[in-house]
Amino acid sequence: MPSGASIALRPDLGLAARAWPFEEARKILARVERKLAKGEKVTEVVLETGYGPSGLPHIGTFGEVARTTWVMHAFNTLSPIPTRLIAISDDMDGLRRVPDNVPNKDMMTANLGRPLTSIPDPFGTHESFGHNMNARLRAFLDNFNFDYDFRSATQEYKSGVYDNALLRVLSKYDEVMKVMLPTLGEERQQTYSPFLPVSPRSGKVLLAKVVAHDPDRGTITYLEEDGSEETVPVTGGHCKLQWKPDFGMRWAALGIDYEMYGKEHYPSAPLYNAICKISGGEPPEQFMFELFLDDKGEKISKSKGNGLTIDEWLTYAPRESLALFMFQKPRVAKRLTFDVIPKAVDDYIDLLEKYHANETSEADRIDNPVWHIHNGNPPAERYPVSFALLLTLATASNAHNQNVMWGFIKAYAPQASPEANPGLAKLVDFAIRYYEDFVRPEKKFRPATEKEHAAFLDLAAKFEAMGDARDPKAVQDVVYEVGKAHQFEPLRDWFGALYEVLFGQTAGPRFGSFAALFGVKETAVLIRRALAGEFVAAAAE
RNA sequence: GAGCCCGUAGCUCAGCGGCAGAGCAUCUGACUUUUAAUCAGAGGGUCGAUGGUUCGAUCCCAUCCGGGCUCACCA
Repeated sequence: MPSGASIALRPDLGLAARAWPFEEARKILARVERKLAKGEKVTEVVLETGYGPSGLPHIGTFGEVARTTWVMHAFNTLSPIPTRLIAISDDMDGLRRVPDNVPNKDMMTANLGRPLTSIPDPFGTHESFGHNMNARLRAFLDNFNFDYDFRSATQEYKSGVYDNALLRVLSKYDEVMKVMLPTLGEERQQTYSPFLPVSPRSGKVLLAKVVAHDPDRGTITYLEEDGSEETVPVTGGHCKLQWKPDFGMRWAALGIDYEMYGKEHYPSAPLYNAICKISGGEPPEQFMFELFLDDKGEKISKSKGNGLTIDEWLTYAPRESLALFMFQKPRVAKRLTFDVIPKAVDDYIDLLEKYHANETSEADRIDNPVWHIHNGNPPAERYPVSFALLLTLATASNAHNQNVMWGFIKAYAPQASPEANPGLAKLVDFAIRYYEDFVRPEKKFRPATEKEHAAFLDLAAKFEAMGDARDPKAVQDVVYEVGKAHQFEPLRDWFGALYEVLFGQTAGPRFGSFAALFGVKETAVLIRRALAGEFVAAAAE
């Protein structure tokens, strides 16, 4: 998904488009027009997306950035106002739990509670744990060519970008508390403060009881872990805000116009909005998307480790298919499991075909998901066969290599070749991998009976004597003769035995065609390996 | 408890104001030196229920029933 491609300004199309990114973009446009009507200057539109960097980027991270990017590009068709996507990392959060997948756990444990950017990097490669996680996040986003403006929360707090908004929160402390307290349990109400001081003594982000706040001096006074009082400024990175106030304050401080979030944030949105207003901002346009479910219908989360990882998806299908899956119905909770992959790939192929069809109008093109997925510039390549067909071919012929697959493909699309259809070539690899990992393990190979064994040996010998025969009919004749010679009656039992013993399935491709494509010599090898019991043994593992 | 999503053919889902659709599955036929692929065709749905808006509702609105998720401690 190359980004940065310039999006053509086409308000005529964008205003009428029905695809959801356009609906969102029109919300932003209305916001801009509202501001202009009030006499405000609008020099750019800022979209935001945020991450908790205590874990590795995951499939949801991809979805969030991709979706926000699509809205941004849709807006680019509507308005010449420049846009920017801020990707902010909450790297000032205190470390609450030592992640499972890091080394130096003792060191990490000793640093619990400190900001992620104040903890040494357990991998030893970066300035801090937070820096390392940020680097991984950026590498991940760069790998997809997203166009974004990276921000570190630590940097934002320390550099003073938030100072005005923070002082504002301090000066309206009671108002903030009035918003927050009703949402808290009784116990938490006793100790709650929107400000979390970073202890000058321990370096930890403290959930401390605040005993006094001084708007004039810009400080709060709180109880340290040992019960003594300590006073710190709220500015300059000496305090961070609790997450809900943080969300709202950040909107105000950075002038965010648009943000998406998962369903779990939805109930808190009114709070974010209230804090944003208190902090002197106007809450951004927002969009809630549904969460992904695993095969049991449960929410996918990093900690549970259920559902698909992004690497898993990209092992079996191209990224376009993943992008399409993210594009479709963001407000519906969808199952994210392996079996949705083939359909996503074929939907993509169909949509790409429709996009390029002569009868497709410009209006339809801009509504087509592939327009969004490819940032307004879908590739010209077409796919003469579907992924489902490739999977069928791989299954039917027990294919483990590209040559056999291409032999079949050319039977359907004579013009196709790995050189002319690089996308299809990748799809062939994906299909083989999918077959190897999901279909093949389900196959049930059986050993040959004595009668079959003799016939198979005969067939293998005949094949070996055929040299480089390529004529499907001639090869099929040999297969037929051998079956007759060994008195299989009806003859279909003979073919059935071939499929069951060689392919581990009860049906398959026309055997002569397969052997001709696969090579008679190679087929002979296949037969001998089957007779040696290799396939039965492999299946038993 | 509050909020959100879903309920359409056996299964998975698309459609979201104008004669009910796709893929898979099933069945029939063609082709075949096979049971695959391919091709042709068929069956199968009071579009969860009830009211309302409309010339017209699967689609919009309301209520209800059923299923699921999220939040309620922390981010």
